[in-house]
Amino acid sequence: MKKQKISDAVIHRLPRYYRYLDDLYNKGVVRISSSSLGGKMDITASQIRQDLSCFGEFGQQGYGYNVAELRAEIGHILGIDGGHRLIIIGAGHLGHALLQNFDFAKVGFHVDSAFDLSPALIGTKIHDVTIRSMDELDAYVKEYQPNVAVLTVPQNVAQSLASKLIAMGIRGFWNFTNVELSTQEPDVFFEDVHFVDTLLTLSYRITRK
Amino acid sequence: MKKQKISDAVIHRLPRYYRYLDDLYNKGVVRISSSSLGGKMDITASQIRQDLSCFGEFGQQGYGYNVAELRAEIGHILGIDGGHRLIIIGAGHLGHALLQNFDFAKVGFHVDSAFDLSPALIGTKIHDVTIRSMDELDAYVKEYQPNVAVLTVPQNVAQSLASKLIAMGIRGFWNFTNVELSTQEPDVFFEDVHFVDTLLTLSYRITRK
DNA sequence: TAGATTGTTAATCGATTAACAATC
DNA sequence: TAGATTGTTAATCGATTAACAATC
Repeated sequence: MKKQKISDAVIHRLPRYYRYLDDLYNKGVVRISSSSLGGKMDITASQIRQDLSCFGEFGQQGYGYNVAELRAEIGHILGIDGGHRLIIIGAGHLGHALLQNFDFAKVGFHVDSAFDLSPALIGTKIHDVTIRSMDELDAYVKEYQPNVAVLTVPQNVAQSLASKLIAMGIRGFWNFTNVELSTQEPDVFFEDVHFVDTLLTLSYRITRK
Repeated sequence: MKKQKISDAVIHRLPRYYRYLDDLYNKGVVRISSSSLGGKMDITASQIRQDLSCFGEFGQQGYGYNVAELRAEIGHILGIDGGHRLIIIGAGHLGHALLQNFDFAKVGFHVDSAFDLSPALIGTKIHDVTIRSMDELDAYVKEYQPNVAVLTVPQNVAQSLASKLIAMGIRGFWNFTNVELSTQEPDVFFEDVHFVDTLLTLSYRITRK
């Protein structure tokens, strides 16, 4: 039975399900039961079945789940086939690292272009992505209408840049600036990556034994 | 009343409390009540008071909390004054980005050294941190005994490297490799940074409006 | 068919919120 | 003192786990 309101707890487990299923898929595993998947992921079989039941019925009694199928279903739920197009703003080391190591295509994102201020970078290509001047940003976004922006820019320009991009139609931000962004606009989403939070969690754990 | 078992939900909110308090502190704010902090953070005052009560009594009736004091207390809880010493393994773009942009000192970590295979990098310094050859890793760790390692290395070497480092006494891993690491050793902690999870969460949100 | 495993309902557990006496 | 706000207990809400009929 599909649920209308999906809790954050469930949403945050979906990418992890996807990673595990993708891994099984790549290993050629054909079927898996909730209990054996739960064993691998260190969660209960009940939780997996409950989570999945929010979105539909993907298994078969006595058999379990077809790995390829469930992987595709969860991918679909996550919007991997949504044809997202993104731009990367800031091609410093972090932007560079993402362009070079992160497999955007694998999770359904096409990297349209990257932008930077540095003359040394403008015009170069990283992994087939051209780095353009920030001066071209407005015209580019207006013409090509990407829907997601990755922000790896200095803190002091983050909010004004975001506001401008929202006005031009960007709907999602993968935000590495450590500034909490905001907008009046509905249906705009910010996903903040706070490196410091995970390091502090680690610090907490090693500190109290 | 101090609690013995702190839930993950509470632990994961602590770094965010710290960020907000640090921000207030830097702005010169002297005192704050749970309700006004809750307003800023978009959580209830009750939750803040409940969370803090796990660790002690830091406020004063009729006044609220002294910002500098509470910031210091939470920093202490998080182990910011634990004198952690870390090494960065892999000085590619991501390692480089961390060395260049991430303020380790601010959260109580001293970066002892970085290691890489690339001859072009070995011997150079980034932000006062010397990049050494991977050949020196063993001897270095044995001699200087850092307690945390940042892993920004290729997936295929991640687990064996981790096992080796654990055997030499490393107790915490800030793991950017997207490989889930494991060990038999108790009191070793892994904090995995899965970039893809946050991007997929963003994808989910922009996909269903 | 018999065994396995699902989807779902019910029970439990834990986390969040509300309320309030204590007190600065 | 009066008002504000804490720390904590109790109430509520939601998430996780257990149980089981349905069925492949």
